Amino acid sequence: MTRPAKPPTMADVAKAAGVSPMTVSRAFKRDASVSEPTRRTILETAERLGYIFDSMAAGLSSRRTGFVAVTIPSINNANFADTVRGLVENLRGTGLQILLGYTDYDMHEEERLVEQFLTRRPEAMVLTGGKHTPRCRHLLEKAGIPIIETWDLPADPIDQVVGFSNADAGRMMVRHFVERGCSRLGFIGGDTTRDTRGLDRRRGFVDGLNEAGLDATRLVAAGLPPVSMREGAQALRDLIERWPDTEAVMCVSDLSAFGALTECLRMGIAVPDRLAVAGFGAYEVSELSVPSITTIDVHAERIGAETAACILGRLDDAAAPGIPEPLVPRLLLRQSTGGVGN
Amino acid sequence: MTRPAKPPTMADVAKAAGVSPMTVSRAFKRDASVSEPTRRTILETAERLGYIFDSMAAGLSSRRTGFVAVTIPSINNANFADTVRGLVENLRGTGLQILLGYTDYDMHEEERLVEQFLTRRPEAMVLTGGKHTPRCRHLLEKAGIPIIETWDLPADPIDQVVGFSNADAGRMMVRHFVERGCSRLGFIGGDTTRDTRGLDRRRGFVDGLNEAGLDATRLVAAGLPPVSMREGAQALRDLIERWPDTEAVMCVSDLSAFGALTECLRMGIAVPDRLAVAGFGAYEVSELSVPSITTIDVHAERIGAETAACILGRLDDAAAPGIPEPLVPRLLLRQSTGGVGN
DNA sequence: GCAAATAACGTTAGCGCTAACGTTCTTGCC
DNA sequence: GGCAAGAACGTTAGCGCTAACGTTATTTGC
Repeated sequence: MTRPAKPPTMADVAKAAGVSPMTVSRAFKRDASVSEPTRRTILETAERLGYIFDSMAAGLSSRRTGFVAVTIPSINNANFADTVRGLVENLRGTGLQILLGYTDYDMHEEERLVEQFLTRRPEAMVLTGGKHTPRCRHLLEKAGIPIIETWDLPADPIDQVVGFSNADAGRMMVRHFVERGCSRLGFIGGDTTRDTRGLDRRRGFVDGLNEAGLDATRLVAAGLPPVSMREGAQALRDLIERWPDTEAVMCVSDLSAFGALTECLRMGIAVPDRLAVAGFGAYEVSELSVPSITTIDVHAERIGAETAACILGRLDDAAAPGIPEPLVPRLLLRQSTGGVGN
Repeated sequence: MTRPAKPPTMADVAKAAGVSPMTVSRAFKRDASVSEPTRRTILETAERLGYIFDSMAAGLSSRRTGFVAVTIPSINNANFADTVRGLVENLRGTGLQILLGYTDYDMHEEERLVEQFLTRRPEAMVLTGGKHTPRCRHLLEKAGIPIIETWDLPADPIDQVVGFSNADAGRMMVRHFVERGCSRLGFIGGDTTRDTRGLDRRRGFVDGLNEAGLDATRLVAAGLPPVSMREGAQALRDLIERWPDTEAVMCVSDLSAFGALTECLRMGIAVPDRLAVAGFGAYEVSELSVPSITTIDVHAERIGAETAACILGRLDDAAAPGIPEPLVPRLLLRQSTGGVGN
């Protein structure tokens, strides 16, 4: 498999095609001024020699690497995956390529990742969340490239933001429960300091309870993020054991909500009649589940699409960063909290 | 945000620290021979100046980019995500970094992606599946780097393989259904030519039926891959409408199996008594679902881990590729086909 | 006590590509 | 016919780093 003969370079192609290396370089670009016959000859020669363009050398010379670095908390999360998909789909054809890494919901791991990514000289950087270590923030601020924070509305953004208010999402769910006539409300997940967005949702939930003058102590820790279905089930047992008269519970994500829901089925707890269950994130499982699960749609894929638009706008002309409108989370009313239909 | 002053280079650090650039270069490596005090001085100077190492230039010079290119069919699939996680986790600390791209289950998109990746001069390449376009195969063969095909057992591998037999998985499920006393079996998914692994599972399923002398025509198309829960539900309706007396059905993945199962609940079809339902992939939803879903565990994360081991072995010494043992899919017996317990 | 080994640096020459200018030749226009 | 404008190339000089040698001082073995 390993070929001892070293692979051909642009100079080899140039020689074989009878032109200068610069002409070969131009032939591989879009708009460069090369006559059509010459371009064809060059591309054919390149293919014949098995020449493969070297983006690394090109990047070093032109100072344009074509990389967009992206950090997400977990690779195994359909929500973030949707955002990445929206990003990639809208970057296709621009020559920009994603450099993806995950932080495991750890700010220090994020810092490590950001530092590693910066050595690749990306042209833009996309982060999930608006909380970072001081050093990480410092690195990003002086990187001299567009920085886009997503999935959050940081009070003091580094550069641009494409996100929504996680706290509002929590508050929104309290309102929904109260309108439904529930007053003893619980929350599952978001206990550690790792998942700051989950914490924000819980904070919004607690704020909503306090504003409504309700008990705001029924909070159950559900394990390290990402909270799994299994941990959601366990947390529901804990919740019911401690506060058996709880009427409604919001879970930090649809996955834990589904776990909690199935535990209700196993324990013989009627949903939503005895206990209403809601999630977050509009995962597909919440729609198909029986009963279907009330959740909050945060337009994950649109976050990616708008982020792509931001990046392209910034790279074309170094214009002032237009600040996109915050996205508004939308409540999807389903059976698990008394919604009708599917 | 954009800083006009151009960022410091290794030469700047060298000057500020009173050493030669080469010494700075060595100070940033592990085992290079630099005295401890000098190294400390250099690293401190670098930090003070805000110097960021340039991996691109380093790669150009040393011909080691530190990239491992990986293609997966879909980013939004917990199975492949597990494999990637296993890979990343076992590559951590080696200085190797993943270059991830997805093919959308399309061989031509894979070819495009592979070609794009090769311009980044990766040190190894990991592919999902063993079917490629001729040109793609040609590119890979002469790339001169370790190529690892996963999630499959191709008859004519390009280089190394870390995978399992999808056909065996299908056959295994037929055997399980037959042992349970079912003889009218259906299969949902895997209709198009895109998902070749899904097709292999269906082929194994059909072969198993033929070997057992059973009807092998109850095959339902379920839409383009990746087959969603929703499509699984729709496919189950189609199946029941066409062959109402079907006793058991295998779905191409747990997601479609869950969709099918929930449709059974909605239609009042008793599972497993009137219809047994099984999936593939050991997604978490299959374990938590009520009833829980029989599935096949293919050790997705281990595929990633063993792939990482392969790569590291090949990069350390260019030894002959040791061929790893094929992984053996494992049947997880659950309630949806008559298994007891959870 | 002296050749040989070792540690800790410095020097030189690229890696493969492109930015920024040159150069040549054609074309159009009054 | 003369000249400006453009098309289609070629030349030169790096981009920021490291491999592969030098060089110098210090240590080691017998």
